[in-house]
Amino acid sequence: MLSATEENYLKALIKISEKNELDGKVGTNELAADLGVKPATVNDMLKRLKDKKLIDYQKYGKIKITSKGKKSGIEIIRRHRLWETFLFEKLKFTWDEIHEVAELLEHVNNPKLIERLDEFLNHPQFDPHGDVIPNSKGEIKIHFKKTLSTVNEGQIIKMVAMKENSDLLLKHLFELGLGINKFLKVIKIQPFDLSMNVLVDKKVVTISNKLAENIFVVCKECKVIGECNKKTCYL
Amino acid sequence: MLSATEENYLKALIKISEKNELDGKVGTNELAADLGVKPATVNDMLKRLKDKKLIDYQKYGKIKITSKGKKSGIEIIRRHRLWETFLFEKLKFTWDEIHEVAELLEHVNNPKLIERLDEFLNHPQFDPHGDVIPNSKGEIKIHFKKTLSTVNEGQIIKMVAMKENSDLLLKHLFELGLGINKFLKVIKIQPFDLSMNVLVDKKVVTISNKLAENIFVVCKECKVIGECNKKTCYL
DNA sequence: TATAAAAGTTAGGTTAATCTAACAAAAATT
DNA sequence: AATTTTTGTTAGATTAACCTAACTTTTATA
Repeated sequence: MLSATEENYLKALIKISEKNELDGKVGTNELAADLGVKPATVNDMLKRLKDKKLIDYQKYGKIKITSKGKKSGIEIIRRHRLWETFLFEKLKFTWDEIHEVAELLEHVNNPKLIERLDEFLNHPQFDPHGDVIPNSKGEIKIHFKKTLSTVNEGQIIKMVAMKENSDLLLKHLFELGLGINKFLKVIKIQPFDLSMNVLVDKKVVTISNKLAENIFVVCKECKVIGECNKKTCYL
Repeated sequence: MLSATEENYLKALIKISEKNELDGKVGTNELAADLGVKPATVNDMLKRLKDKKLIDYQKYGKIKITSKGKKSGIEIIRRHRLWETFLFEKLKFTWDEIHEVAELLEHVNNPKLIERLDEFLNHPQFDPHGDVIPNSKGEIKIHFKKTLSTVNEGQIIKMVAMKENSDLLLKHLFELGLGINKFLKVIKIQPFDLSMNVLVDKKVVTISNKLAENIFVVCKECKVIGECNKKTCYL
């Protein structure tokens, strides 16, 4: 059993080690800065995490999360993203509000709760920020996503993710009526600047090429993304 | 801001002081037994709760919750019962599973979350066990409830609560297809034993007088229970 | 390469929440 | 009223999660 604090350390380790492209190893100060605590505090915790075999680590060395640690950490990320989806889709929270509340809910540890929530939300594959939700086995697939800018006129696709998560992008998408899991039809592409006229919820909006490059899409029939074998699929 | 532990102490105090009909005062050992900790632990906490003006208390005296403490405690009870309703109605948990999970969720402290959840559930007035859900102002109304056994033939009413919460009763109700917020029509009352034929969800079931005495009902038009002024209302 | 800067560690302290063991006060019973 | 039982308190420990201040190791740079 992990404490909420330990869970946060694992989450932070996964996040930082994904950024550190080189070897995925993390330093004490780096972790401390991310978690908003002092390096001395992190040092204490590292000993505990090592005892629990959640990290590989020795004095003055770098921190590397173990596969056991990663499994736990991904479970927390799964909870976080499912709660974000719930808050956004069911409770009508906005993009900028969901993270903070999900940070609290993610530490409620009850496996049945999470499986039922997943079912209730209809097994979403992406959270409202466009990040992949790991499945119940902890698998994160889907690295081969296509952007809207590569879609041809006349085609219908489903928006599944965004390249970045900036407030500016989110706000822009919201104003256009775009969002995760929405279906879009490309009506026309302007040859001059590659901007698109796109049908979404019975309304036609114009999307610049720059914006279209930030929107990930899949074919409209895709149910389990990454396992679609339709000839028409864009993946 | 209260810790989860402090919240549990307040909840326990409200629960026990409702039982202690005399004066609503509670003893150290009584509290300790209820919370599953040692009296010495409770004694420590009493000092903290007193400092925070959540209880009235002095050495060797009895513990009395203050109105400030009661307000906080009722808020926790509200959260607990709303989450139970969510788990039961939306996530299809069973009666005997919801309490344990709600014990965890109730400590997630975010006012907007609770208000949105309340809205999403359509402002329920009773949880799946038939206990009243305090409103957002912390008010608990409704003490004047009528049992099904007092309803006449031909009338349509809404089930709102149960007299007790035993597993046996809950299971029996479930098997008959009865439950909180269901509409019932009394088709016929047998003069011999006062058993009833009742229409629920297009099915007619037979309800013994003993069972009918355990089911609380209100008039079918009742929206805000306790404020209904219809002539036809049973309240 | 010597040294300054950055990164990491240790020692010792705090607070919340728990415990055990010993003690004190209040209540019940003989 | 005296004594036993129940109830409540205190003192002293423990653990997790944090801190500060002082120290050490590693890394970078002059």
